[in-house]
Amino acid sequence: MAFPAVAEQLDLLRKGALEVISEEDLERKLARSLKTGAPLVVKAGFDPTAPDIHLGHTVLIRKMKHFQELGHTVVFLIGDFTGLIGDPSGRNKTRPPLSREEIAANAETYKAQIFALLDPKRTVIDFNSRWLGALTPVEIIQLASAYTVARILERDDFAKRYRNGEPISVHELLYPLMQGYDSVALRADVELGGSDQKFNLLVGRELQRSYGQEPQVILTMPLLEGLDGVQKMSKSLGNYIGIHEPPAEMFGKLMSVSDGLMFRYYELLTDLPSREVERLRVETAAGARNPMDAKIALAKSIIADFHSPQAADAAEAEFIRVFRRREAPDDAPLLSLEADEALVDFLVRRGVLASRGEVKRVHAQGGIYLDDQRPAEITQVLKKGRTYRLKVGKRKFYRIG
RNA sequence: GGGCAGGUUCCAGAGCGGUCAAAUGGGACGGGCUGUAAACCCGUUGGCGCAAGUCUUCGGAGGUUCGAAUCCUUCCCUGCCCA
Repeated sequence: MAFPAVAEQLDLLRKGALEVISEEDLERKLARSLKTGAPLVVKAGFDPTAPDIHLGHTVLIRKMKHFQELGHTVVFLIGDFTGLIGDPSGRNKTRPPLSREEIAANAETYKAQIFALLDPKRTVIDFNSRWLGALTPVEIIQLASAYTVARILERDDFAKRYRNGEPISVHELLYPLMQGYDSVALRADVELGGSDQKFNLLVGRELQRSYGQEPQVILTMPLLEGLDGVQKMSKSLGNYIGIHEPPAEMFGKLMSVSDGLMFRYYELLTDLPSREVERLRVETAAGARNPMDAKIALAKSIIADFHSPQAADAAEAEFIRVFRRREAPDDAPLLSLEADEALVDFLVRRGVLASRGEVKRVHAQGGIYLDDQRPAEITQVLKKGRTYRLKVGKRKFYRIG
């Protein structure tokens, strides 16, 4: 496999990255691999719990993809052993061990999701229980002797908790060491992680040195902001886009993102070279380009990654029809009507709105449209056998009939 | 084991015997503006009821009182300090 020139590789690899420690080391490693023809071993660790990947997770996976496209070997490491500890940053308690079957099942789920971006044939999937589970007590003590308490306590969240007198269990101290040992076991050249992983990644570097290996380069990626543009994307905050969401849904969510966030997404969620992203930003700011067009292109690019280019086109067409021309989408869910029923009762019974009180409220504020009209009374009776178009708020469309 | 501070509506956080379905902020929802932008502005934010009203809610269970989120008893939970 022929590798592109070092400068070219660096350019792509740096895109969106928060920090590369150190750039010189990376350059040296790339140059050597170019010379010897040996790909770099690039590692990224993932939680073993059942994955439901959203765009936030894909930032890291995309960076793996970049390495992979340049011909390097990426290792998708499932932390089934470290998962027993739980990353201290989450203040997790020790988790019950997952069974073999659960781990295997989760791995399969991961595959189904990450191969949207990564090449299945060239992705190594590994489990750290393979070597961590095999460590003898003596070896664990040796590992533990390679690092000091003071250094472990440098880690930001440990420092904070220690200062505040919050509990830190001894096993939590082992987490960074275990993760670091993964790099030793894999002889990793590069480890990727979110910015919150910086400390752990650095420990890997140190440990490799203690074990007589060349230290890995660490590359951290920022945490992706969610749709609100402020907090990190997460399922629990509800500001996320899952990679298996229907194309139309993704399109709608992406279009509602602020312009500033759009460029951020361009940087972290597309393969467009940084220089091109910058150009887009400049042209948009100068008024030479309509921000909405750039946003449409972004949405299509992301949908094409996780669905298909055809799905992206369809989502765009649908979007334009529904929102620009204000027509109802043709895939609006159908709510069947079994008998004549008052509008209020129908909405509550079908769960469109939570309670009669809510129906009254939304109606009073003009948020209910029946056949494009705001009905005068919510007690209006829907006739069985007829069909209606229903819209609640700006986005919820239904067909009744 | 001892001392202290707390547990309030989606979240944070006021209230500390009636005027409390409970301030304020955030979030969410609806409307306006628009590029379905963002920002901004307006409104709504326990259930039932057209409404007057009524029912359920302030960690759990009892109790005092005409009346409790507010007082008492007890139980459960959380955090801090000391050992």
